[in-house]
Amino acid sequence: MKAQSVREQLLDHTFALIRRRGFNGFSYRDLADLVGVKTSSIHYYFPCKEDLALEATRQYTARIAEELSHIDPALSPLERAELYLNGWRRKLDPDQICMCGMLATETECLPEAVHAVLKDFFLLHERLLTGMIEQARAEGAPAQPIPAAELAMVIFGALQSGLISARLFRSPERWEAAAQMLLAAVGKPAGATSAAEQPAEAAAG
Amino acid sequence: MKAQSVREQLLDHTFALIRRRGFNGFSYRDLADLVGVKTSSIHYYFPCKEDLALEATRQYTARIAEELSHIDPALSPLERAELYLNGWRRKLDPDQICMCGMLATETECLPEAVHAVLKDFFLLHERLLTGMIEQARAEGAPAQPIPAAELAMVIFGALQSGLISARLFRSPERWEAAAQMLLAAVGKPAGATSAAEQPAEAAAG
DNA sequence: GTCTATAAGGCGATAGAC
DNA sequence: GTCTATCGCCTTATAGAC
Repeated sequence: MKAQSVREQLLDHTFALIRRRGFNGFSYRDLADLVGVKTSSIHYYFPCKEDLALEATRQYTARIAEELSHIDPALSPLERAELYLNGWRRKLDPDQICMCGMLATETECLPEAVHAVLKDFFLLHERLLTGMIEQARAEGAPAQPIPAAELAMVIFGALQSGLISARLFRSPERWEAAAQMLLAAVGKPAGATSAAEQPAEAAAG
Repeated sequence: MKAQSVREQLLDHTFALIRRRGFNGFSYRDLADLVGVKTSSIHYYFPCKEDLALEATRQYTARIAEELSHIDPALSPLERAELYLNGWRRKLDPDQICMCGMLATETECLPEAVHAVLKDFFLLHERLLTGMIEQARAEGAPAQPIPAAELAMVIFGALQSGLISARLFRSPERWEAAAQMLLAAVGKPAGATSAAEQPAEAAAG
């Protein structure tokens, strides 16, 4: 665990503050107190608060994109879906949601430059999900009633909303409904235990 | 169109402000300017801002509950789903989302009393959707891979998220994916035009 | 780079006149 | 009920010393 620069600390705490309270829910003072500097030092790195929002959104998105790039496209759609969901599960927290999900609700208070990155974030997830669902269908998974791209949007939205309602109700299981929906969409048999959780003998056709 | 009391105007503008910018995104001054009174007059009706949040959440939820109560349970699940979705469509707006969807993301900044009403709002929708889906299944709609209550949560979450992404992308069609998902879940045949959109002759078994 | 000091204005909230 | 006036604090942001 290497020492973090002040700039890195500022961004990491900004992630957490936005995920908890939103862009309009924290101040430079909150951030300064967490990092242990004065607010004027924050202005040195991020002259105005919108600069901070933009850089936080860029770095958060880049970080997730990097994680998602490690999901091997050669794996089966079900295996990829399991890995994808594990990434979300690591972020499940009783008082934080997805930073881009939060910022998307604050669209009207954020500049166009941030909107652009948020759209990239949404499309990144939706493209990945669309690919999984299409391949699963091509390989004979049970037919779903709406096109793959639309189902991908529904599932991504349900995962985002799942975090929000899991936090509101203080019950993480609320997020699992969306996860199960994705697994079903990539062909996991109803009630079956997944390949990632159980040895090969369980994976039947 | 009858004259609105100051209190009613305050609440209506609060709905719009929260739907656009969230609870942390507007001030008593914004609200005062919109209604044409001074901020001290707002304090007369709502001594502190949390009082305003609570009353707005209660009234918004009551208003939606009243609308939903007009959906006749004797109608078919598909007809009920169409009516339910029409209620959402009327609210589709290029710069507003659902007020309770917005407030749910601001959970960490709101008091317990507001959380309770938000949970009621979520459960109201989920119960209604669960009922439609269960009945559609009992009447022979194609099997869905996850239980009705879980599918209801997924669809409600996708509808909420759909408003958020429709606003972010400035494309209302993004919300329609979730709507189509619901229609499919209550048995609408793929590609079919609905009973509400077309005369009886089109509704075949 | 980080600090002290400060500006200029916004914030929620209250007291008291009318 | 609505106003004027005001309080005390927080907010983002800047100037300039070290």
